[in-house]
Amino acid sequence: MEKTDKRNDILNAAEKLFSEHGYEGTSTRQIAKESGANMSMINYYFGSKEGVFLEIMEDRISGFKSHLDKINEDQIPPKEKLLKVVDQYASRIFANINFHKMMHRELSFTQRPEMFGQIRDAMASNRLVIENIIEQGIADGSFRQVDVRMSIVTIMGTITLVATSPTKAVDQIDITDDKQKEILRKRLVAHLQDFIITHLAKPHNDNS
Amino acid sequence: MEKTDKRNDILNAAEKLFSEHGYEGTSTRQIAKESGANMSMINYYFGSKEGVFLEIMEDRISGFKSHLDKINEDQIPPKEKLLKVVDQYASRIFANINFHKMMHRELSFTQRPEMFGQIRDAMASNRLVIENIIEQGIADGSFRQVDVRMSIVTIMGTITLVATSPTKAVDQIDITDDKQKEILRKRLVAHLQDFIITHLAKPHNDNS
DNA sequence: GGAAGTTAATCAATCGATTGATTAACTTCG
DNA sequence: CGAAGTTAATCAATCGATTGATTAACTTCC
Repeated sequence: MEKTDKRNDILNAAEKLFSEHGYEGTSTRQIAKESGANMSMINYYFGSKEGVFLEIMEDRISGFKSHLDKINEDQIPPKEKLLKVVDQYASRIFANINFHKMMHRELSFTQRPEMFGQIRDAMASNRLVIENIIEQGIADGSFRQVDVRMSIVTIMGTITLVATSPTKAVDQIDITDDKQKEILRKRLVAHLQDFIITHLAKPHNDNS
Repeated sequence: MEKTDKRNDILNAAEKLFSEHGYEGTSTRQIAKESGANMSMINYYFGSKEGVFLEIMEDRISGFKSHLDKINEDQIPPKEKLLKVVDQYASRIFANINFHKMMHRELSFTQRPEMFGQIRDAMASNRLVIENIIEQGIADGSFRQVDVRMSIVTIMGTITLVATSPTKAVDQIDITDDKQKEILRKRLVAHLQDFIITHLAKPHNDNS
């Protein structure tokens, strides 16, 4: 143990710095200093600063996708499945808030040709998973005929705004404190489940 | 007319570039070239690059706040008032998508001491306007006892995600096309109003 | 087994380019 | 004249990237 894996040190330091100061706002010298590696190591392992960024993105996104796909395999009714997906989705993001902040920020740039193509595709496929669940619920009559895409935006937008908001944005909660973060996560999930039940789910119709 | 107001040219060019490439990703030379002004003009009028950024922020935010306050003066029931606020809020943001993108991106940085203090205060006061409306609705029994803060996050998060998403994020809509943008705006407002009615408003109870 | 050869990992030093900012000289105009 | 506006030239600092050299660990082959 105590094996200093410089490659991983660089990735971890870069993710932290990127999320705090942005991609452009972080210099390779900062990454080198924070990770304890020499500047050359960055180009040695990743080719360039952009290479570091893309490596972080690919690692996280592939892990995220396989996670979401596994949840989707369950054979349960759409409403229960959606409740479960939202819970897992929020938990996953809360466990990687720094990455999520960084991703959304850099993704909001209009220009940046090939840097984000694959990442957008990955997000689109994540969205598709949720979309299929909702459409299945509409088809079998358990969901109202809502605007599917907009409802997804609402779920994702709520999670994202809570996760990316600067410290203490929602009430006086300090998101850097693990205990308070967990309380906030539960509150967020409870709210989203309330949203799913009130906005998406049809009221029960008991006369058969 | 044709009076070349270099000061304003700089502000407009900077807002465009900041929203496209970020604050750190935009150089003063780019701003100078885009605005047709000499580099020194930036420091002459605004003191520094940061001065340009803060000037843009202050201009937009003060205008936004007075706008929201005026809507809030109306003496109408909470539900109608909230529907109106959401409509105006979304319209305002859609009319200034570039600024809104830029603001949210730069605001997501943890560090950056005094640069955003006043901006956070302004946003908090905007949030308070909506908060009061919802709490009034809960008090008079027209709204369910929802998680107020979270419901606000949902409204703002939905608008923000639609507005800041890269082109063609929602369906195949190209947000740079004014006609499609207006269609998207109406769809967003309709969805949010559906959210308010299903999630916030209590079903009518006709037995008196 | 052990010298010779090979590879990945690491380093300090430095590259040319670009950054935000400043200077000093020039022009415009009331 | 003199204040306000404008310009090209220049500043020190920092940027991302590359260089050649060095170290440590592993292979090869007699």
